[in-house]
Amino acid sequence: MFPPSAEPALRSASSFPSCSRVTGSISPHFEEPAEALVGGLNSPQREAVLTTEGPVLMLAGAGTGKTAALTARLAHLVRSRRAWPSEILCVTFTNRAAREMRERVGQMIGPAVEGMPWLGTFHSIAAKMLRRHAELVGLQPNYTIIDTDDQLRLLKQLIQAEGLDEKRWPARQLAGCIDRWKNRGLNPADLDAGENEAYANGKGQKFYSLYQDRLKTLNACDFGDLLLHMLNILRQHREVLEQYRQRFKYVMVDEYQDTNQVQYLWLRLLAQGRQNICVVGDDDQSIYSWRGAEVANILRFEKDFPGAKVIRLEQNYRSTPQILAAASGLISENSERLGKTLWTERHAGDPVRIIGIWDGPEEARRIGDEIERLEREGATLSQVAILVRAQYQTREFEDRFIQIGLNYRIVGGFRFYERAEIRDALAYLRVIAQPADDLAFERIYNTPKRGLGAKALEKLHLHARRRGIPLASAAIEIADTDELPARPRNTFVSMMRDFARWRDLGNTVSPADLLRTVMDESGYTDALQAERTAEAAGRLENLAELARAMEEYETLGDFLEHVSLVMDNEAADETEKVTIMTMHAAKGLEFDHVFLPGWEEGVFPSQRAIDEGGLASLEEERRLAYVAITRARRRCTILHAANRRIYGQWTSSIPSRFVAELPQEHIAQESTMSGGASLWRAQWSEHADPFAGVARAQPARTVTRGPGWQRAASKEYSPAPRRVAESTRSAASFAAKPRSDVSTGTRVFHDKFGYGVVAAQEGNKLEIDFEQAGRKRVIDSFVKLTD
DNA sequence: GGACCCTTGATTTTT
DNA sequence: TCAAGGGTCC
Repeated sequence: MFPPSAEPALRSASSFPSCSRVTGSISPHFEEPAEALVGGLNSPQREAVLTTEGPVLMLAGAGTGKTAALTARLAHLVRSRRAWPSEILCVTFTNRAAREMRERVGQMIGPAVEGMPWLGTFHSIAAKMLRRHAELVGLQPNYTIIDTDDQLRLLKQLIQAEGLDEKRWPARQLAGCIDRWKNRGLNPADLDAGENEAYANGKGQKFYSLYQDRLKTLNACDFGDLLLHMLNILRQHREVLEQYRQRFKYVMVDEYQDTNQVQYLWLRLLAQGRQNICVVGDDDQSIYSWRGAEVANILRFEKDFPGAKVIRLEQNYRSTPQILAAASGLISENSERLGKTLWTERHAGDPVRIIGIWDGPEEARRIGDEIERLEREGATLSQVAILVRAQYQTREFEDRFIQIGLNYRIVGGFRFYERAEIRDALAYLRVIAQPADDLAFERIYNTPKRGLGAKALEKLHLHARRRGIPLASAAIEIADTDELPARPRNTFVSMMRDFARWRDLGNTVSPADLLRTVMDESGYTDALQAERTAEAAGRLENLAELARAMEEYETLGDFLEHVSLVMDNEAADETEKVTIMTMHAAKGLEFDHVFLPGWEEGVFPSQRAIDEGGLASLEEERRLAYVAITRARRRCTILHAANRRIYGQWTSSIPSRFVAELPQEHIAQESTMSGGASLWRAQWSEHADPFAGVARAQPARTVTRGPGWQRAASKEYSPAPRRVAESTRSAASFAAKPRSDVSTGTRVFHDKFGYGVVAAQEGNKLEIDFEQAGRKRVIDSFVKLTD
């Protein structure tokens, strides 16, 4: 099953001394490399590195150098020749973490790291395994991995086909159920009556199983399937399980507190043979239970692997004692903790500041001022972050920072590979690579416009179903029938001729060139060019970027897998910028200066957490607060506003309970407001909201929800293309011809900065005096003429 | 196929 | 508030 490799046979793990003896009686052969690796580590870290045999639970608090320990351990296993790089399974949750680990291990063991096929995210590793055993679950090795967008479309079709009211039983809900089931390792047959009730009065199981069948005919699987299919295979095919157990001499898992049930079961199967499993995690940083993560996994590790060695990393290298104490005090309010006591050798810094201000806009002004002050004091903007609870909070800062011309970058929201044009391009490639991919076919059969409408598609579907073939094949066949009028028939003929040609072309040219050809010949590029809008220009640029990104892939299959699983594309960017992102996204990062706005009841903790989910939800919010505070190295500033506009309605709010839970001796409170709440309200009704006393059609609610992810998904908030969505003092530069239709004095409109007059033109860059945002340099393709 | 209006519903989102 | 998605009408 495994490709023949040049690896010499190694001594099996059992021939090594047991772990208790390894550290004590290390042979000179092992000692030398080990010393070099653990030189800079403290003693628990060393212990974690050197305890190679048997189960190890590393409880690593925030900023305690767990990545350093983990990478050193990996390097040590390889250097001491306990295992070949290809015999170590090392799992992370994010691509970022995997990449970072690969880089750091590479620095220690050199090019050998290239031979680590099993270092990656749960999903990418599972996908790799599944390619080898696809047939065991009824798939072909070139199966497609569909994203949530495709998933939703597919579910909608099923719901419609079954004649269910999509309003009453939304596809989203079904998708949520299926995800949850898959996260828990449940197949359709495993659902009990209660679960079955979760969708459409007892139709849960039926739809789950319809969905799985459909995926199989499409030769596709969703994210959840990658792990669930592999779990099924490992459970049902002993010989496969044995292969992997033999292969993986050591198993390491990062962020263990974030594992869900199916990941847990998968790991347990693989690791229970040799028991050489080392997991790292921090129960206090478990903030993804809503995605199926179960803290219980880390809490019961010692039961699952009896005799596990528990190592606590408690020395914090990141934050000042004040910050650490504030965070520790807060998290101590939680029950059910494994318990750690973080300490640091750093000497005291500033206390955590708590600032109470009047309203949202003032919060943004205040933080903007503070950041400008930090800048004057010599701080770099890349070391400043604003961490928010929900995406909608970013807006206030974006508005303000544009006004004052402060460079910022919003992390999160829509990602590169989720943009419409990128998805379209990928859909073309998918149809080329895998003609059975109906979802991709449906996406682009009329994009760009070919005059094919719903009726043509309906007929096509009918034909495909009758003959039991994919849509792409049906499109060829249907041309020979009289089911359709001549025009759509001819369109299908020429379209399928194109696809056949592209498929051939794919054998001779690189994937990147194939994409360029396809985009041109399909008319996609022309359609965008014809739009002549700033947005279309951005889309074209994105497509060019996609082609560039494809250059490093040799086969289309490789690239498509990469795209489905590694959906990030962190464009290198040298300009110094303040980072604005959610607390969730900030996990694992650190900054000198951290601002935490919106610490108000209903915002943070979120209203949802207060209303639903009870204590467990609140404790998760508190862990989130803990994560947020511990991102700060030097200074941490928490803000709360007395008034905030929520759903367009002004609401007065009270400070978050978390503020009161911070230990007094480590914080400094200040308030810019005088007078009590009643005074604020009086002022507010007088100035800010003339309708304050007037009853609204909508009931007065204090529900605090925002247009969060929707906004993130909207065009305005999409970082696409990043370099202009951001306010940037220095001009971005990429080569392009200057525009002839603008010149000095032309009045233009810019999506982000509004109206302005061109002050200077230099190549494709324009210097513009904006009415609101002041003078900026922007790329000419992103301004529109005002007419 | 597209323009327009109305309804709805809106944390967090590693893959 | 405000954007997406669905429905209707041309």
